[in-house]
Amino acid sequence: MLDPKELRNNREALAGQLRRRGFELDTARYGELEERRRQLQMDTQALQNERNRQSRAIGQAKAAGEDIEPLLAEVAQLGERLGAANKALHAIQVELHRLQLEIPNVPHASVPDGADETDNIEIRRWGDQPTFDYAPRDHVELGALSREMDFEAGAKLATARFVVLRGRFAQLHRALTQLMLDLHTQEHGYEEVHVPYLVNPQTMQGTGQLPKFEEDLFRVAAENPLFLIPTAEVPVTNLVRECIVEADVLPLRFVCHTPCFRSEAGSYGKDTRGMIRLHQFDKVELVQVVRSEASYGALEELTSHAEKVLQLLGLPYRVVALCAGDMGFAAAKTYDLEVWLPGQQRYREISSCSNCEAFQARRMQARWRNPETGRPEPVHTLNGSGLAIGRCLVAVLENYQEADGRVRVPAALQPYLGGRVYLDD
RNA sequence: GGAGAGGUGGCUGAGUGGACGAAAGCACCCGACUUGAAAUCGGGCGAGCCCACGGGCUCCAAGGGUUCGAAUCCCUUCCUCUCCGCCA
Repeated sequence: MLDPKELRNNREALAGQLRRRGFELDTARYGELEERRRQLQMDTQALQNERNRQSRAIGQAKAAGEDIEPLLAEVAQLGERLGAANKALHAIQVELHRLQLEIPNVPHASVPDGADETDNIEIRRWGDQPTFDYAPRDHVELGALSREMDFEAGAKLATARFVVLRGRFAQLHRALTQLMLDLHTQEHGYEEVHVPYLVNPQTMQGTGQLPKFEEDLFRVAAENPLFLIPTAEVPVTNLVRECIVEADVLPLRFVCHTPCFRSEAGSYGKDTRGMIRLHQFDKVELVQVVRSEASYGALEELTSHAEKVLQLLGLPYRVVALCAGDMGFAAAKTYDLEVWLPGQQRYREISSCSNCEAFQARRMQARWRNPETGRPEPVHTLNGSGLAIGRCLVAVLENYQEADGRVRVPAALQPYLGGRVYLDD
């Protein structure tokens, strides 16, 4: 949610910034609604004030033992007018709020122009792409050699876009998770949290998945609906929902391993092969809650924390600044980390690190008390994958494969796999 | 799943129809006392919104209802706690 004050006083400027990401704000309609709301609110409050005064007078008269009847007659028709005014005000407030909830965040000034991923800007590269004297296999082929990556079993148990990992592959998956959690908790100062994988609609609204993107989510249970989380960002960021935190607890840094569930509506035919795009995947997520002036420093820091995982694993990657048109709904600025996949001969997203500024905080009413003013101010929230486990497993397999189909274990991972040098040792 | 008790400000907790946005205590902030601190004393101290800057409105889990008037009465939902049952 954007700042309602800005939306009131600075609408055209906001509309211009939102156009950068391809969102057209209907400023005329918004202005009209806002003006109607303002007028209705003033009218309603005047009526309420009148009602309160008369009710107080009745109370006093009664206490003094006076006759109340004439006062009651006076106030009689007020109730009806007030009821109608309240109803109209409430209706327009709901409409305005719904409108506000569907406006995406404004891109930061440093975000490059552009409409889609082709306009993203590469910021830096790390690592050397491995060379092979044969056509490198992709992870599906590598998995097929051992039958330990089983898409048919996934489809049998659930549907397409699910996988079953067994044996060494399941262990590799666990080792990657463990490595990341250890790194972020021991080296980067994050507190590990364990959270619900099902959340209520309010939580989904807090981070921006609802009301606009329900079709991307899996919904569970008919009455009192719950949704499977598409990312740990949702429950973890919402930890500060409806909180006013003291300045000295900031910054909050959380790391959280969860499965993520995505309906992948609208991605038919995309990445149908392999583990790149599944309905369920695991991820280690980083979340920071900071004071506003610290958030862009925190974005660089958080991104470097995610990069560190790839560096430890020796996986070549590049950092990309998303253009305005390619960013997610809640983000003001996003860096994607893209890992090199020899099987595809291209870089693929493995992490997305975003500063949401106060956008989510306003939806969540997450504030901190600024000691300088004594007033509550919205916090800034950031999140980033540190990293997506499934895609990381794919990257390890493809980058560390050898001609005979065996896969070496990156040095940093060996302690987590019993010291094995090859995955199948 | 059955029975009962509850949800009030950052926390504890009083309030069961009329001046209550809400006693008291804790915490916190300012001041006095003190070399400093503690203790003590005095004062302050929720959030959001509207405004003719005088004020006004809303919020006591959420949503409805009764009433001139609701934290207080009624209904629904959610949540917490205790006991029983069940279960990992």
